Amino acid sequence: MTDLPRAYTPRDVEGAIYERWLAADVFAPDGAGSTADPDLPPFTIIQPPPNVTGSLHLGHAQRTAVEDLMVRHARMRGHRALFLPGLDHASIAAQFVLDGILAREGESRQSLGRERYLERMAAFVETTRSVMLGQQRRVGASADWGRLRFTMDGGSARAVRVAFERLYRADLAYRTEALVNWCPGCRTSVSDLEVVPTPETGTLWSVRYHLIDPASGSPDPDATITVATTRPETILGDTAVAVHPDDVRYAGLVGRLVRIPFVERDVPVIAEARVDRAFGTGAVKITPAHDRDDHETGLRHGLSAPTILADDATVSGSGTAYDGLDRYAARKAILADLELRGDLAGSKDHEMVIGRCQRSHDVIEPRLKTQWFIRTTPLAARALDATRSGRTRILPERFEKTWEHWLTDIRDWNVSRQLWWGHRIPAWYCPDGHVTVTAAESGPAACEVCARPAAELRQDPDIFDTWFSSGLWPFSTLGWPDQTADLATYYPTSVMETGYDILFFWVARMMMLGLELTGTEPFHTVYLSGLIRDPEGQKMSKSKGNVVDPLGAIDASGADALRFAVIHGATPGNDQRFGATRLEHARNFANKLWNATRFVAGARPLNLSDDVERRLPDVAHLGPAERWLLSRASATTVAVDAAMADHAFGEVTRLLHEAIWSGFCDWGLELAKVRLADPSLDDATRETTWWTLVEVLDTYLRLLHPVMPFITEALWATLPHRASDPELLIVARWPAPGARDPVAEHQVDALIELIGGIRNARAEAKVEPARWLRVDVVVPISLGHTFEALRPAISRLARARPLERRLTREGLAAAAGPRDLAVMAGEIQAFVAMAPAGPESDDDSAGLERSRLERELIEAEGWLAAARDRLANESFTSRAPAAVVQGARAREAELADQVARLRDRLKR
RNA sequence: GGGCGGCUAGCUCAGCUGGUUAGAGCACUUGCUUGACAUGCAAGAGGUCACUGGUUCGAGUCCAGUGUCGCCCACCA
Repeated sequence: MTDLPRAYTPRDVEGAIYERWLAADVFAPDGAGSTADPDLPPFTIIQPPPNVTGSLHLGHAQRTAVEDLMVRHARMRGHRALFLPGLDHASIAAQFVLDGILAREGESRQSLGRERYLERMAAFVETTRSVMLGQQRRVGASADWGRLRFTMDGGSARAVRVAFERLYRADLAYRTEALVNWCPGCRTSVSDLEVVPTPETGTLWSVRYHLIDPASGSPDPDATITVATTRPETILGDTAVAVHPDDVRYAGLVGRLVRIPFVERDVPVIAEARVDRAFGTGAVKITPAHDRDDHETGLRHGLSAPTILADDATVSGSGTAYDGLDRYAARKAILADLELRGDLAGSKDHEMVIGRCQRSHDVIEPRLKTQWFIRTTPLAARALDATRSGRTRILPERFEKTWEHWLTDIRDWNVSRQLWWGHRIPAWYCPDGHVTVTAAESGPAACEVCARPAAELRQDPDIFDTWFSSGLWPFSTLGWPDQTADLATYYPTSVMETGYDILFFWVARMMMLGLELTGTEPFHTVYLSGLIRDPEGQKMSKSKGNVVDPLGAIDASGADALRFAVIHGATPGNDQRFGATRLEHARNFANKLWNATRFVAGARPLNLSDDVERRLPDVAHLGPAERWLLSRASATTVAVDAAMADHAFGEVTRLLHEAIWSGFCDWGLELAKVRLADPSLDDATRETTWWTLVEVLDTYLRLLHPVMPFITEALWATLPHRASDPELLIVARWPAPGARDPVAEHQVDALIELIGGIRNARAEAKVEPARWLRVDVVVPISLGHTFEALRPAISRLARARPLERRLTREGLAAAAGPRDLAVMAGEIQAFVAMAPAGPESDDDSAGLERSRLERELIEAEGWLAAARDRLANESFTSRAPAAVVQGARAREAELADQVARLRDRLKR
């Protein structure tokens, strides 16, 4: 046992403890300090790798806390618990951040070139990496740092190549020209998920296209068809005008040609059922290369699809004077020119939804590009099967509906990115256009179609979407594609904990790729955390400036407090607001626990040496308060186990907060103080009381350890240990619930109620708190023994002296003075003797008691009436379960008794 | 246009498969330097559980609908 400093200073506690864990090698399931039972199944959490783009925010801290909680719990239960940490290279996000840094230096991606840019990135990532790993340690992550992985390390690179080649060979990866979401700011395509639909007020312009006179072959100056568009610059790419086949207004025009201005191209008017006759003019310009619907229409009608925008979203290749202009400058110029020609028929404000880049917020341009895609439909079917069959469970369950919906109508996944920071696509093209895909690190030896030598092949310049390597994470981290021992032991993993906001981005992809590549679902349970919001309910974001740095919170209140705070408020899938008061509450709780332990350690009976080995409380000397404490601890253990099994971690903290603060500290310690100081008791009895406190506190420290690992570890070190205990709490055993003692629980609860009643009466009568008052009580025979055992404690806690017990109510009433205050506490009745005072305060105290008792009587009568009504209802007594009816009868009897006593008292 | 979620004390939230008097923290009121803790102790006040209907002996809890706030998905120029 070691002595505790008087004041709780988290910083001193936490740093030293983490070092001890590291030194003891307890984080790795196969570490030297592990106490795992090899016969139990392993428990695996692969950490969702945070982006290496900077530093951790509060959301990361929360998620790390939840993951670490599960891992520590499993570890204490004896499982080989693996918490595998990692970092994500975050391709586009990292490039976005680095590009910002470069811009401030007057450089850019283009000015550096690919090679120097990647060197620069490697240096940047090196700095953020150490910051982030340090933050994880501060939070207390009991991660196996020896197994740390990075999505850009060699193992991941190989996994990516092998995975892609396998998908390619299985015809699940293919290359084609298709319409993709192009971000001009990031200069890359992005997946559908990265396009944020943004409501905006735009303009809907009406433009007249001139029909071609079939006779002359020239545009007819008077015959026009008016189309509506929100993007006039796309006129340059138009290859048709579509109308609804049943639209009588245009029935005669289908099949005729119209002249597209500026490009002076003659294109057909086509009939297309998807056209909404009620929208705009009912005639739609068709731009197959720059609109998803139009592209499909183009394919159906065999239209050409000229691309008129370059990578930077300037107009290009239209063969007009607009080439080289930015898309919006071109729009302006085109509108002005249409106006000049007299073909701008009108314009009006238009509420619309524009796709913007999640990263750069640029307006996304749909463009035709040749890209790699993952065929998702067959993969999604397997993922759906995994959840439908229950092999993988999503928590909270309601997200399964969202999951179903998304995977059911899934579109193929565009996985190539025109970026540099990431895994290069292992595809090579020969001059004849043949494709060779290989997982070999050195690339192919020759074209797999025409056998041209490698020297003539050119590798695809593109890289993979960052989520492709993330999608392999649960198994690439364990050694896949090799059949490693880790893979065999720890895969499939136990729980995937992550935010619901990346259910599709990440969880779905891991599931699809995992099932395809490993043949098994990558995790049994998906636990979706809610998001942390600021006190106003706003999403935390750097741009809003409302992010809370977890290190600041840890410096101020400790990692234990931060962990308690974020777990306390957590319900799976529900967001939580995080503010300073939440953190303060948690810090206060830690402080309370610290002081309670300090008291217990300091209350050790003198005849026990300070290195005494742990003993169980001696059953022969247990008093009711000790039995009550032990029983409560058992009840708490059972409840905590149930909550843990439900993944209801917020409930775990609530249970422990209640048990420790209200149960153990407020009553357990207060009752024990009296016994520990009672000279009339023998040593064995006092020791038993102390050992009870140690036993119960030990249980609570174990139960709380997964939530607040540092302080519990530090406090546990000050308690006597069993010979079978390890050095450190982190690898000690999770408590098994002991026997309950319902009699002791009920009886001590009754006496606690009595103390509360007396205190209440004193407070209402405005008695000085320090004053001792004579109290007479009558307790039922069944409670007599317990009352006697706790009499000294009741006396002290209620400041009742002398505390006399009367045998009957009549005796009690006879002993009571005329001004004494009656207290009704369940089956116990008491009189608090008011000392004689001046005549004017006489009436006061009598009046106070009267009004208090009258209030109680009115309440009791109300409840009694309700109880009787219920029992009078024949359908209740016949239909409700017997236990409920019996409970109601007991309640009625109790209330009737209480009402009678109150009336009796009020008669005087 | 579909789907999901929140609506419980002044504020932030618990409330499991329906069962006696709906809880906690913060804030508030009144007292306390009580030999673990003022980061504390004691006592208190504060709620027609958004609304309407239904099921039931019994509804904060289940069902239907309404309102409101928020989120997700969705190819309408």
